[in-house]
Amino acid sequence: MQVGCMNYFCPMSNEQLLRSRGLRVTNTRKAVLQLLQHSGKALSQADVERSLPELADRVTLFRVLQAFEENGLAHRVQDAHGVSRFAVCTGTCTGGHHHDVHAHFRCLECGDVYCLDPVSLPKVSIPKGFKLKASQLHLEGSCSACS
Amino acid sequence: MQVGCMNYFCPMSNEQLLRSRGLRVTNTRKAVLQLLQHSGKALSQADVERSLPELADRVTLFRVLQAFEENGLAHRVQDAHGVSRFAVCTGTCTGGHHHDVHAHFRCLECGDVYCLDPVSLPKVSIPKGFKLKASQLHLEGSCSACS
DNA sequence: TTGTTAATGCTATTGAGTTGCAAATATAGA
DNA sequence: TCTATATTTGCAACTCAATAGCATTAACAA
Repeated sequence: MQVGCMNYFCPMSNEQLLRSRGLRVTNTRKAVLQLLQHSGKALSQADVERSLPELADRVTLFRVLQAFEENGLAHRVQDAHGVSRFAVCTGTCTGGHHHDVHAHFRCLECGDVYCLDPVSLPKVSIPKGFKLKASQLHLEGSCSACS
Repeated sequence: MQVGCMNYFCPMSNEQLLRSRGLRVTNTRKAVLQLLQHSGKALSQADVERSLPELADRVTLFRVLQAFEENGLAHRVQDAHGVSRFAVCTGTCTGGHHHDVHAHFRCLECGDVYCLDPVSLPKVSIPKGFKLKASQLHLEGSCSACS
């Protein structure tokens, strides 16, 4: 299965993108994918419901977002309250950088979550017997709108 | 108000510790504080309920943990599912290190969360107008028991 | 066009987090 | 030690995110 390209220099239609991940093309998926691509920040399921009312049942949106995550179309990040938010990768998030830490900024005022540029971290010592698989860096504060 | 010392080299009874933060001494608070001190990892409210059944109502435990956080007796960290877990500071977490990032390890198998030694992070560029207040580094993988 | 498989909508459930209020209790002061 | 008061607790109720089961509908490969 071919892995779709999601950055600005390699345009691929959302339909192609969905198919490239083995997902069937439906109105709900196309709409949610487009919304995520243009939102500029990570969206919760409730955000999607608010932005696209009447689009689909709550459970369907839940499963669409879940499918996006499982198939690499979006990544999941928790906001300050532990609620899942979803964001597609953008042009700043390509290639080898995926192996670095994908940093996120959480606004403690409005709760919004923004993807930041990947950063490289110094090695962190972990206890014996522990196996490291991934790292997440969360920066917290206030976004430009709330500052 | 005096700030209580929580490391191994400056013993202070849990009663003194509670009073030093302006909290009244109750059986529930003493028991939960002791549990957190000896658990070696961050505990969720459900963990506390399981470890100390019949101790108190779940709302009371919720408020006890909330009071601990608000009064600096414990810090809150989310597990991989966004559920709050609480941990007291240990001997490795003293003085100036509090200004560094307090790293946590999340086991993706059993869900347990462990406090790691503080680490210093490189500067991360954040968007214009954003104000940074705190940072959290989450390492994910499997703990020694699950590896 | 059609059969198969995947996706959706609906119903219902779980669990964390939370509030309001009355009863119980820790603590300061008499 | 006793008492007054402010804090803490228990109970009931509620919100919301997350999620499972199942029947129906829709996508798409042949």
